[in-house]
Amino acid sequence: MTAERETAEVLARTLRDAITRLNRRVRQARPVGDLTFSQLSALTSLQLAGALTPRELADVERVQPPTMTKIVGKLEDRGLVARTPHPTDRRQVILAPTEQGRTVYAQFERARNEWLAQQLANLSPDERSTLARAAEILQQVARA
Amino acid sequence: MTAERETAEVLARTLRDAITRLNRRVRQARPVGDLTFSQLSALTSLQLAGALTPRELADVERVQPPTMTKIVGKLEDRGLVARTPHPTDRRQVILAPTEQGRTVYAQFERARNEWLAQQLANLSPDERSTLARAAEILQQVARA
DNA sequence: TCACAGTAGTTAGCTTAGCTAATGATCCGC
DNA sequence: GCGGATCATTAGCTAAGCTAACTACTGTGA
Repeated sequence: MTAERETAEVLARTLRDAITRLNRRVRQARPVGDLTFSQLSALTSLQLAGALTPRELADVERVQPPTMTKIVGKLEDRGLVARTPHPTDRRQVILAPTEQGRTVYAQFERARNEWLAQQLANLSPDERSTLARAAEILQQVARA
Repeated sequence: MTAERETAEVLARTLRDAITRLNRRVRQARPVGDLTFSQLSALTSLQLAGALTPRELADVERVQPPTMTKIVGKLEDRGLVARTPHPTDRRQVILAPTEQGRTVYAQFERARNEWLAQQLANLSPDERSTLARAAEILQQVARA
């Protein structure tokens, strides 16, 4: 095993552990409202993309299609997402946030970030810039 | 709002997004074996700490006690964790990995990290050291 | 043109994870 | 030694995730 590979393995362990715990922490800070983490995440992806088919959304969220069916169903029940027929392919469906969806998203997003933002504000500028660079690298890795 | 606070909010959003996606990605790479992410995480905490009470383990894992009862129950069913009475307080229980638990942990841990380690090995040394520093900061934040 | 293979979405049925509320057992302070 | 805290568990719920199987539709090729 190369030294590089070994370093990568140690780092993988550390990083995974940190991410697991932080993820739980952020999840826990869920506001009293009723949108769950997965629902908010899906709504966010829709918001950012404008509109997606269920399959595309499932791919973006790295989830199997049936899972996304459920999540979207919940969002639809709440009137946050609307489905319209695909213009040419009648098998497909177009999902997009409703006006209400956009509003609710903004509110939750703010509440959602509050705890984490507070923690980050307490860090040094140097630490924050390290995290900013790390976030980009992680995005890239997750996309691979 | 201070500039610092604003920076923190943007960073929070980015970071949270990256972490969510990476977490799903790693979860997805779960080996065919039968230990789930939460189970492995709990086993890991026990391994690192040596022994903990259910309450302590729940705190470490940032989970409510009943949730930990279930997870520990599964690990116990598989003979990976054993419970012994607390020496002085009969309400409490001491949880520790069994010999088999330690073995299984090591195997899974290796398989678990494989995908992530591979990704990290492909990064530049500079990127890796950024992630290493970030991991420490995140650990600290998650602990807050 | 039409049979058939492939694709999109959903449904069904399962396990795991997480929560709160309530219980039972124990501890400890007064 | 009584009464309030604390530890663990049970019960009962919802959400998230999976695979397998189904329906509806598309598109291709004989």
